[in-house]
Amino acid sequence: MAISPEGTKPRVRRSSGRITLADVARTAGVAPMTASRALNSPATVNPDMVERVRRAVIETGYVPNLLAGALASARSLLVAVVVPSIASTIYLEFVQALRGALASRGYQVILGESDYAHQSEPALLEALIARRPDAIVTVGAVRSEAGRKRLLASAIPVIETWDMTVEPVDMLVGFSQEDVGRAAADFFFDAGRRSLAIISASDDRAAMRAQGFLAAIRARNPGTEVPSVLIPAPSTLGAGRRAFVDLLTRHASIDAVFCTSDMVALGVLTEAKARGLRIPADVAVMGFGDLNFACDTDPPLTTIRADGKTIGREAARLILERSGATAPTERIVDVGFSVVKRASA
Amino acid sequence: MAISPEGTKPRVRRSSGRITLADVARTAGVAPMTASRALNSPATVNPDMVERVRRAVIETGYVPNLLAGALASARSLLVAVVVPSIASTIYLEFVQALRGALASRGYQVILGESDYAHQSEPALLEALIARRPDAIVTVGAVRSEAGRKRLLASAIPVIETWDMTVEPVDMLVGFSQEDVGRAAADFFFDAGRRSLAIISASDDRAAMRAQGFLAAIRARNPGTEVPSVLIPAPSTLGAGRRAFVDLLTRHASIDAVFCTSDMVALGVLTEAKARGLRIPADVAVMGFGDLNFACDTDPPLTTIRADGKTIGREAARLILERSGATAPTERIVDVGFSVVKRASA
DNA sequence: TTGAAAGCGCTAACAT
DNA sequence: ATGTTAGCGCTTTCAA
Repeated sequence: MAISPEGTKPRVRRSSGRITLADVARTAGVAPMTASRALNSPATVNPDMVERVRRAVIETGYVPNLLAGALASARSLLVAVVVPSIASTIYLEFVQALRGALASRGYQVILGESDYAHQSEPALLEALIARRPDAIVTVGAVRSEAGRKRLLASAIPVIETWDMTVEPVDMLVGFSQEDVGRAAADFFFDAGRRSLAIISASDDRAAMRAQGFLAAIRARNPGTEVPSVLIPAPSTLGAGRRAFVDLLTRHASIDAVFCTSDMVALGVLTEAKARGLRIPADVAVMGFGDLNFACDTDPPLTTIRADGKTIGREAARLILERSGATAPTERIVDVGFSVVKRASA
Repeated sequence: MAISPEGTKPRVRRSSGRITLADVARTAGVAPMTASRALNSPATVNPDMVERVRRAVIETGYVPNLLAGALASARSLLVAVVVPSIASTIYLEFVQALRGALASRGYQVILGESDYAHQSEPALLEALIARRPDAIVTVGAVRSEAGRKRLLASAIPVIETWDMTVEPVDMLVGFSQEDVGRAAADFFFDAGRRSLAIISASDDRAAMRAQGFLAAIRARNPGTEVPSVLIPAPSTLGAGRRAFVDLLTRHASIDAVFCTSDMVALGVLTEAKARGLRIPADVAVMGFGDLNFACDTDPPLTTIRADGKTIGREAARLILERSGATAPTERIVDVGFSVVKRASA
């Protein structure tokens, strides 16, 4: 057996060879803890110590290891965000606003994708929990019982968004999807339309909007058959065109169409124009999302705006407040929505 | 000073109270190391040991702490992805494909946003490096010298994408943006168009496409003034409409417009239709991106397709191969692009 | 094949 | 205000 020069047992060495806080501390001539404080809470350290450490950081090219910091402090400064699909444009501004608001406070975002599939939800959540994020934000309610249990067991703050469920796992920022559908139907009725139809995507929240739409119609005219077409996610312009063709073929008399997404509504507009239908004279069209093209289509698209930016910012606010953890924070924020009346309806 | 019952000095306790691998090991009646192996490399452990550990995991509700695992093993299973803007639809499929391919191998994605700003690039990269990702993927070349230096110093594999720079920091997956512009110009010339114009977004890569477009025109007709409009990122339908109006006002004779983004091209189509211009008879229109609406516009949009999915998958492949690290992996992958001829040009 | 020891790089807690 | 000590929860390394 090898014996080291001093006669002691050989030690295992497996340092990564990279610059660590200890190196910075040595260079600055202070204790590692002082270096740590100089970087993380400079106010608690003598200014010229801070300066010496700062210089040492530059000299050594030190970049902190947040993995180690997170492990030691039990704060990862990581927030997991779960979207149904990265490719769905409707949540982009939401993710952007959320990420931006968090980044300014040192948090970073890790991305999960639920693929509109509920069965893999628990596995996805577990993979995210394994990173020990300081919060988990999901688009839509957590549906699976297993998923809810895991979240609860993890004790990580959870924010469900874009929805108004009866029993959130923890916190909630959103609006009632059913009310959106109701508002669309009411709008059409108020505008004198009587033969309403709907083109709905098949995801959870679009289905809820559709449900509200149908409920509002039936509340006025019980037993009405509402012409409707269901299209698979993701919502595309082409799907909207084809769905509208389908609708017109089966129900020639419709005078208003609610689309659960602006992209689909743009498809309807496109198809209408291609076949010489006048919008809104012949058919009124309403979308959902108020995507950035909605105000510039021809005619401009009447739509229902749910402010993703606000949802993102509010979610970030709740996370930050909860991390402060002084008083109990509010648990439910209803950001509402608004009907944006333009020329198409 | 407080003395503990046994007369020893009191110890500091700050366990999080959560279930750890040690708890699982105790429950299974094995050593922590055996539990670790049973979970991470079950092939090296006796099958019934694996079974006992598996049961203990379920019984205890254990969720591994990847923060700790990453620190100990110097593998974070994290990949940082930097996009110019989360809201820009053009990179969505790329991010989705990249994330998907990585997720299947246990990697997770952390999101950075460069905001089309180069000055904050080094700071952004440093924040990402602090997470010790196993790779950093950027959309576009890393421009700042400080950023390149930091990346090099970090020794983290880097993959620049959507570009073909002369000197990549490390690896590169993309295509020549200038060639895209050249291809657009050549396509128009071949179709007999002679008065070309361009509407270009102001981001780096759009500017390169524009440059290639102009270069190809000048190669044929030296000294030509090419009508052009520059629009700020992000590219929207409305910006396209207004730019086209601008173009028509100043140059009535143009017979072809290249747009550096499909969304802008859709704006041109919209404006053309609104003012009774025939596409492509009066003006040919070409976009870039082949976004999912391009095949369903009226008329269908001729565009240049750069396959984001392929770029994402190739980037993932390079990361995985590099992590295997047997033979030196290829450093540059040119995925090319293709002109998708539809009715608009 | 299994286990014991050591330590990844950092910070909380305590001591001065 | 600064330093010392003892881990955070895991895996590498080495020994059996």
